[in-house]
Amino acid sequence: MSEALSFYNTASRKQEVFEPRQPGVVSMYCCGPTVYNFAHIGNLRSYVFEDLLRRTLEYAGLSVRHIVNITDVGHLTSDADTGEDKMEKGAAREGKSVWDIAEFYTQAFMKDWDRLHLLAPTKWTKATDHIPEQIALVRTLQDKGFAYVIAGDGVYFDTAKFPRYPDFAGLDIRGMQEGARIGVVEGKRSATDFALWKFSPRDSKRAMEWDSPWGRGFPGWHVECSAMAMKHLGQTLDIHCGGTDHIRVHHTNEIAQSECATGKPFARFWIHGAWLLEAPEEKASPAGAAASGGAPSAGPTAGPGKMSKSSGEFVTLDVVLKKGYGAMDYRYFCLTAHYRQYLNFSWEALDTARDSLKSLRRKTDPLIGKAAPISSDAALGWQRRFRAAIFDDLGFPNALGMLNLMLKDPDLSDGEKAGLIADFDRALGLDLTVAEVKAEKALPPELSALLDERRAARQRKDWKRSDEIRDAFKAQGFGVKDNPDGTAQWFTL
RNA sequence: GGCGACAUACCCAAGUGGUAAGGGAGAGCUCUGCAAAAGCUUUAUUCAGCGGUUCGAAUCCGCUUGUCGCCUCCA
Repeated sequence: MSEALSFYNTASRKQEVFEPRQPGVVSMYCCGPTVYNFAHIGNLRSYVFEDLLRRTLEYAGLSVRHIVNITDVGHLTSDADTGEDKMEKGAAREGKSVWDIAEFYTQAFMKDWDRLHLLAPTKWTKATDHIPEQIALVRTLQDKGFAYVIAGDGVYFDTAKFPRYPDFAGLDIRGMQEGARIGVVEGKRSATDFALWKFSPRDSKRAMEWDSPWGRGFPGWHVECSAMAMKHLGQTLDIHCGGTDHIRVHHTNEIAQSECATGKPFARFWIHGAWLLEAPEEKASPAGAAASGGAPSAGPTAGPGKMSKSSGEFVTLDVVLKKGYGAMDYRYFCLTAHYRQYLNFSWEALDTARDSLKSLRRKTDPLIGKAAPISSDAALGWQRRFRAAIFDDLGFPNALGMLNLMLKDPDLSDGEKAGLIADFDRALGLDLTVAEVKAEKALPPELSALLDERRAARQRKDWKRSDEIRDAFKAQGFGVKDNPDGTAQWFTL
């Protein structure tokens, strides 16, 4: 196809034309979750964005080697390399071993992944399966003189040896208030230096620790991604993605350690997804249980804020599902905003997405199975516009507009519309070519009997009785609609 | 304190120099005993405010206001 793919590259702060280094094959690494708790829908937004990127690349005819990591080793809760270990904290909270915690939340994460129709990565990589690679990377950095040891603490990366260190994130190191909110690690040469390997404390045994040339300990937070990405995708990746919050610290550090180790650029494109913001009133809905009594702590004037896991209360996909929304409703919701734009989450907004998807499906469902080749000028034109939209930095909200307009085009046959729906859905991933399996409530027998009575009433034009019965249905959460031929249908409201 | 992002109709949200996509909701019409569903029509002389550049600005520049974020961990 003629249209070029182009994406906004965080590294250059510009949109650039994308072409894989190796023709036809894209290497893509996505920072995955630390599995110490459920993912909330804000986390999930990032994976939906990455899925859209992956699908767009494939839509463009490229094959994608897609690696997503599972961070199943605890890091410290602070980048100053102090504080508690999130995994151990999670284990203590639930009275389980860290390994059980990791397994449990990994499974939960993958379940969400599938429910959202995210394409399975080429490979999931676990941090604990790559300890030797991480040690080797730290070793290389030490051999090349980029690391130093702080006795009793760990091996640190010397950011002063990498002059380009602040460039990626546009850091103003002087302006940063070192230690303003976190403790300063004694012995660090620069505030930005970070741990590559941490030594286990002498007085207590950690649940996860490994032998290394420096003694027993555990890897620093950033090495795992560099080690795994390079092992599976080579020293220079085509695309590395994650949430925007990774830019400053995590990705900056990944670049430093990777490029110092190999002498080569680590990733050609850095693509970051924006956050899902949460309206203050939504924060009162804790995961799992229904909100009870807890008034939002934010004042009435507070605006939406970032959804945060550490606050303890957050909305998970399970909560969304339990409230009666479908996973595709949430996926559609993500599709309505550009990935680099904040998206405000509210139940009202999710309602809108659900209604939109519903009415979209009302148009697409009758066309399921009727797909014909896309060959007319009109059909090709829509396809071209759709491609142009998503190839232009993943313009999915725009593409959704194309879909709607296309469905209204009188110059298109149903077959062509069906063909275009199937074509677009390869990128959208909404499963529009498959009939929706709706978990409808079963109709209670007493209502079923009333349906017959209503039919009789309608035949003798007893509109009063007919309407009474319809009200009875409504009272129990069911709707009734009459067909022109005299029959009636019920549906869940 | 330092750095940055955002501000488009009732709501969500595209558009990034050429005269405001799309969706939801609402309204009107058709259909209907009435509804529902569906179809059609309709909803911003205007893009937070104020200046500037330009033949032309929602789009670029400056200032102001408001909101959010980063500078611990976080998608």
